[in-house]
Amino acid sequence: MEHRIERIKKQLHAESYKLTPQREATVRVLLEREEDHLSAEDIYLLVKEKAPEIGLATVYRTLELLSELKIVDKINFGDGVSRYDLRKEGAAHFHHHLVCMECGTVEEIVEDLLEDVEKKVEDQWQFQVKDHRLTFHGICRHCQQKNKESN
Amino acid sequence: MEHRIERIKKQLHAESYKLTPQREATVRVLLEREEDHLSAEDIYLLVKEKAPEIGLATVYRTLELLSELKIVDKINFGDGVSRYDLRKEGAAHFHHHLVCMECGTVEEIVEDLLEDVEKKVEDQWQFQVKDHRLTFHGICRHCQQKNKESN
DNA sequence: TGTGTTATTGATAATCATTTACACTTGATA
DNA sequence: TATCAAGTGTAAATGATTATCAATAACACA
Repeated sequence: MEHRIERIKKQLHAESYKLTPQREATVRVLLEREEDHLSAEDIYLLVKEKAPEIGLATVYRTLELLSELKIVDKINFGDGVSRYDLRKEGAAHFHHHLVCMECGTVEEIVEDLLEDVEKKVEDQWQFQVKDHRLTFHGICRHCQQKNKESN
Repeated sequence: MEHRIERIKKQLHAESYKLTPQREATVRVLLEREEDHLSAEDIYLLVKEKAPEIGLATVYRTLELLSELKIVDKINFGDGVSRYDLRKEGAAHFHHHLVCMECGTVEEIVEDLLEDVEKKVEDQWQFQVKDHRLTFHGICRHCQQKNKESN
């Protein structure tokens, strides 16, 4: 945890930004709740527990900054809210998501499913891929089971 | 064009909705500007040219309805606006998008790149895939060329 | 032709996530 | 210490979308 924060601090400095206490508090929440797809509001409330004087706008500004620096991923599941995830270190890509259309849970796939596909896109469309977002919508294991039982 | 509208009309009837003049005007705009990723506002303005009395709320309602019936795809490129595309007939899936990070243009891929990947997801995660969204972010052919020339 | 019922509409206001404006702090540097 | 830019919190503004509601249209039936 502390190491990760130290590295983020350096990364910010490299771009001539500072890791202010407010920014650090936000990063700590993201670190504690990694992979939780928190909205800005969620993060704001969690940050407030530790540092009640912090403002929502600052959280938004921090998330925007971290997003630009590719430290967090800003993701969008189609409900009108952006969600933020700390990017796994060294991860060049978004992970993929399985969104259940019945219960709404979101599962992660960290494995890169798209190596071949990316290669194809680069070759066939001469499009230089920097990043991608892949979301599957469907029925999760759990809901499939439930449906089977209720029939 | 007329055939397509006729089929949409039937599809609406099957779900006990009517193809009102307002809805038809909206569908016609979508047909004329297929694959243009229009926002609700864009569509509203285009509909207004033909039928000035139509209201923005009605356009939203129509798009919502068409979206539920899977006649249009509601897509989201991460700017705070939903965009709407008439789904290609018989297309079971969203098409894929190449979003250029420099000039912002969006290119389509209609070919299904994910058959294998979907199969893997179904097997490995027992997740029953109904739909997916895949967006690549990177540099388009055109901007790659421009960058090369300016160096 | 009327009449009741229901869905649909347009205008408008409300909502809600996100941004912006602005006056105030802070922290580094001269 | 004085200065200056960067960063902050509060509050107001913005902009997309949704909800509300009275008016209208469509239709089924007397």
